[in-house]
Amino acid sequence: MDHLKFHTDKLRASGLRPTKQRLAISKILFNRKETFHFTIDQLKKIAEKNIKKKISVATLYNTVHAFEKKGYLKEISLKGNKTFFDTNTRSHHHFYDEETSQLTDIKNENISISNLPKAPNGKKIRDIEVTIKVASNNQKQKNLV
Amino acid sequence: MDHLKFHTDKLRASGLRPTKQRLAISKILFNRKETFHFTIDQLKKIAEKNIKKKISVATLYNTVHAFEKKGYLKEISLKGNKTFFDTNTRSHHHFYDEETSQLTDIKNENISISNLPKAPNGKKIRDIEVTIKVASNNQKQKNLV
DNA sequence: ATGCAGTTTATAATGATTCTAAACTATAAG
DNA sequence: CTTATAGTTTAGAATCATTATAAACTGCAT
Repeated sequence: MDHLKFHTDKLRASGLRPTKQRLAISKILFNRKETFHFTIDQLKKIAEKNIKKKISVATLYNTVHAFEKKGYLKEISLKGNKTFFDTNTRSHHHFYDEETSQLTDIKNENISISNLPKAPNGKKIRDIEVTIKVASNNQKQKNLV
Repeated sequence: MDHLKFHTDKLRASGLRPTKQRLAISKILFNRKETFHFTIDQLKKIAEKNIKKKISVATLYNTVHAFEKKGYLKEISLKGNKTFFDTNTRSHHHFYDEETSQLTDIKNENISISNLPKAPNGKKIRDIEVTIKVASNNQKQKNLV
């Protein structure tokens, strides 16, 4: 039973009981080498296929938000109505294909940002998020000055 | 009647009849030197105060989407459930204060981005959007590498 | 085995946005 | 200036994502 102990321990260490649902979700999200980007309904489909049972949306929201609060997931800023989550919780950037809603990670060290203006009033910079929108080659490109 | 002709002409030139509602919205959005960032309900409050009458949300959505389609507005990528619009339709960046939902424009030329990785597969870069999250000085900062 | 706090669940509630089809209005033509 | 009509606005219903509720269920300590 693949790495069950890892997920059980991780949950327990976070003060979350290792229930069937949380274990299934934990495996889906964290048994990966690659970053995983998802919406709640995508996760729901995968989870229900894995455990071969219905899983309530409330449970998915509860669990995802619990993981987010524990720092295992973060929310991505995108336009549109659905919330996207990311298993990569480090500060990093994305390619975003609006045609397919496909996200690809870009490590912070693979983009250089310089000449930042200073933050407004008494505010401090907490994070920088770069989203590079991509599309098929036949699309118009914006003027990037 | 301030610049009425300007707004009337702009609407007609876009194939939109200059109705009372559209003129009110057009004035609110485009009679400004500074960029304006807003949500539908913020715009609704301002518009209703200006014309001293109720205005239907359907009309606001219709009009804002028509303006967006004509290239007079663009949608901003942010997390959260509400859609933000921006009267600055050029490619540019933002400071974003998550505490107050306050957005501040940053011109493209005021941020230097270099060393971009190349876009995935057969895709081409269409736009780059940098969001710099700011907060009060007492908040924790993420590791920006 | 038992009890109970923590979980899950179906369902209702909420909030943003979109749809609908009836009433209204800008405007072109007479 | 009237009239006809296509384009608009509107209230309210419908939809979609998300959150709240409170009853049933389940890990786990005893």
